[in-house]
Amino acid sequence: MAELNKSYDPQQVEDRIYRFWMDNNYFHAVVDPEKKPYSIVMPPPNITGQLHIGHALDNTLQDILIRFRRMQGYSALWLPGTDHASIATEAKIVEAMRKEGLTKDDLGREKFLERAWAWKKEYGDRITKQFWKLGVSCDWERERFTMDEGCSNAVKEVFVKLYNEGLIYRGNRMVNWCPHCCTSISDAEVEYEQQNGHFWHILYPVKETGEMLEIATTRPETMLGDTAVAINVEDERYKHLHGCHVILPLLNKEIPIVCDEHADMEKGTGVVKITPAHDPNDFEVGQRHDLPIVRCFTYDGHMTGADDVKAYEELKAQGGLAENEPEVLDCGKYAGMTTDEARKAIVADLTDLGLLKEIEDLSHDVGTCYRCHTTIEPMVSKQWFVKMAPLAKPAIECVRDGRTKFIPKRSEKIYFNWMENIKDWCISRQLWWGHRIPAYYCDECGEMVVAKSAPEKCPKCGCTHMTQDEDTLDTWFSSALWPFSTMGWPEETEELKYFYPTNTLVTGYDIIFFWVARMIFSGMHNMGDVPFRTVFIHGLIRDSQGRKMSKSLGNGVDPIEVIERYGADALRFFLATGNSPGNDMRFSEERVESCRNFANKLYNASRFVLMNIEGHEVSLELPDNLRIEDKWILSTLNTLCRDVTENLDKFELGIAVQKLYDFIWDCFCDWYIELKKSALYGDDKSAADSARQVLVYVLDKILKLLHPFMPFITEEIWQSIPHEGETIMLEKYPEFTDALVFDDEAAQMQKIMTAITAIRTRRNEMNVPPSKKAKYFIATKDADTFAHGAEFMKKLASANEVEIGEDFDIEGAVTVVTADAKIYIPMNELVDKEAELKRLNKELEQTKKMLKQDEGKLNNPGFMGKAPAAVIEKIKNQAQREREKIKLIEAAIAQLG
RNA sequence: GGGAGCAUAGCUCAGCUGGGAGAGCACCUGCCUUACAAGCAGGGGGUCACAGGUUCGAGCCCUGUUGUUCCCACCA
Repeated sequence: MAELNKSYDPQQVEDRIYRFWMDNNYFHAVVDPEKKPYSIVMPPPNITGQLHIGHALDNTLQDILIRFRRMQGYSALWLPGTDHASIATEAKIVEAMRKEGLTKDDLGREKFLERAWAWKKEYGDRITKQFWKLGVSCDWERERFTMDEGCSNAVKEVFVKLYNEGLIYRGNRMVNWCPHCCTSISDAEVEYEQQNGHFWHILYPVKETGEMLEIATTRPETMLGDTAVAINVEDERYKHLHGCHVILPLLNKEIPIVCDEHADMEKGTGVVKITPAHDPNDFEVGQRHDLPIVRCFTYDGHMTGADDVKAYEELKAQGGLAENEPEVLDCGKYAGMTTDEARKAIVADLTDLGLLKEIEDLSHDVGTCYRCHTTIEPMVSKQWFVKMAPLAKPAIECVRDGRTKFIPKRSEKIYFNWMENIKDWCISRQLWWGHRIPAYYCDECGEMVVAKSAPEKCPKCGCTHMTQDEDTLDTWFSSALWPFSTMGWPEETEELKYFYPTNTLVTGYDIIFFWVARMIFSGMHNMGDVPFRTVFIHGLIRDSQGRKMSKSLGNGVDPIEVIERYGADALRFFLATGNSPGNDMRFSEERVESCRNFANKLYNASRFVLMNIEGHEVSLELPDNLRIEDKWILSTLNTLCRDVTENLDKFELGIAVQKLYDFIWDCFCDWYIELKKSALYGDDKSAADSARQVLVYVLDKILKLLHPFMPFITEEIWQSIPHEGETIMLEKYPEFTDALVFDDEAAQMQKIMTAITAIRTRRNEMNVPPSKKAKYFIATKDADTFAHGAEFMKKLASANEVEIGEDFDIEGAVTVVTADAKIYIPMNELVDKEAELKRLNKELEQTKKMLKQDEGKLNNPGFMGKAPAAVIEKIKNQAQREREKIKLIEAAIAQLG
């Protein structure tokens, strides 16, 4: 610890301390049957990113928990790693390639993957290094990557298992298609945004009657794919049209009018166009009525044309059409246009034909891709799905019955809401960066084999050319396995037996569906047990104005910069404080600064202790000759140990932090250190020795209690004070002990402190500077207590002499009254008798008012009959002290007047 | 359309199972007291959104109202 600096400089400390921990391998957790396990798997950050403030929060919370448990003696495993983030990473790489004028097809799959791995090496390492700055104590020896060999093996194992169980299937279904990323995405990956759009009211002529049916749509370009219009069977307006047809404008194609419940009589005109290939509802309607599925969009967001039809015909000729395979339309003059261009052209053409009745403005929710925010195009396409209903059931039960608990409990509702309404999960992606689907197709006969490794020959025709499925898996498929794939599953490893289920998962409410839910059903299905006992949910960090941090607003806060300016401890302390589970918080530089100031306060208090023990042998044990103030601080500290542990057990980190802050700043620094100065500087050698021992004892405990929150500064200071172990992070977390309960002395000390505060307040009110000393006369029945108090009053309340007696009669004194003492401060020149009387009377009134309230309760049979005994006792004591105080004030008034 | 959160000091927020409203910052007053001016000692400031209810007792529990934020949902 630097002896000279008056203020703490985290820059000189943090990296050095982190290296010390790493060099000594303190973060490594082992399977130790002698210890109880405690485990957390880190939510793996994407390799695309940098550390952002949300990571800082998430990982600070985890580090606090893991350091706490480690110090409590658990074998505490915090398993770190990174996520390949298939779609996000691929998008970044494609973007980088675009700047070089390259496309994926230019490169080919193999070369592309080489680039991706290089990216992983560079950016994965970068984010890991950034984590170090935060002081996270994870077991880096066990660091994993979602695409490393072990995790990939687990992915294949699960895929094959689910397939064999009939829980994974392949087929043509409606999926969310991102025309920019050119891949399907899952429902969870669609984000809805409010957009201004239009309702186009189009007229479809009825073939049989010649009348016009008015149909409203927000997406006129899909009309080329219409294969029916629907009406409700109950709808009186259209009963005469049952069994009729309309002529689809522009294409002049005859399509049927069908009756379907999907057509809502209350909405619009009650007639709906049906486009099975490009609308999820229409797909359902199409299934019910066996309608053709006609695709008119390409997978990259254009209108289909002759080439697309040709490709379809070829596939058809090869017999490659699967169930629900959409037909492809040649859009003629619209072919090759983007869907936006086609919309404009179609609207223009309909207007020319007089078939556009009306354009209505509306604002509606439009699905967009959560990665690139391109408007999602619903498309029928051949994909792989996980059948969710059988998996969801046990996943719901295990949370219902409490095997996994959410903190705060209300976040379970988010989970249930999603899990209970879950639909099948589309897991295939038309991307290259990711786990390639372990399905192989025979080049000859098309036979499909799902297996962990490529079969040597086709089991059906014996052909040796088997081609693996081109698609990769949703990135969340592999992260769903994270709690056990990282511990070696499917092997039955020691780690799995010991550390699974993990104890706590720490994450934000925004990824409950993406990840938490999927880990739970994966854990239940593959391990037969929950992946974690507790899910500790935190909120988002917003900017100082309460806005979500985003790249487009440029209002993100870089935690590395904050660390450079204020230190990691200050940032961590800020993140842990003033924040309750599941609630969002705002970033506030002022508050980080106040946390920095707290670190500085601790540093200076420690510097004071160090300066005073220099050249002295200080035992780590408590001395025999404890004085009242020692017993008070020890007793208060003892309670603190109990409270902080309880709060941490209950995940009340913010409350724990507040208590530590208050104790360290108020009790230890502002009172105890000040109280001990006279002993330290006095002539009594044994008193000074004793003071040094207690100071070191209390400081040592403070550092340990605070260590999970502020690991760097506590280690730095702890290494400087007398100690035995190697590192504070492996010291025992302080515990409550009966040996340090000193209720009587604590109460006595409280009386003295109350008196000192009262005196200070009076002096301040009268503008008496601290340098002006005076003799105090203390009239009290508790002479014993105030005999101890005398020296403190000299030190802390500007007394030069103190006399204690039963009562005094002093002319022209300022009178300060507490429940236990009447204190006279003779300051003739300052005393205004009238003002004194007025003030005393005011205080008398207030005290009487409080007493009246208390007596009201004590005389209330309802209260006396129903309130708990402890509360009654407390009110009784309070009333008694108020009576004492009233007596003293009345006596003082009598003496004055 | 369904659901959830939030509303407490000028600002940002704590307040655990109901038992005399707290912190940080800001503000006012006085202090360079030999650990710390990133500090010390004091002070002012709140109908705990509104209206009912339960209770001996409500910031906390229940009902409703208003404002606000968010999540989910196929709204043509």
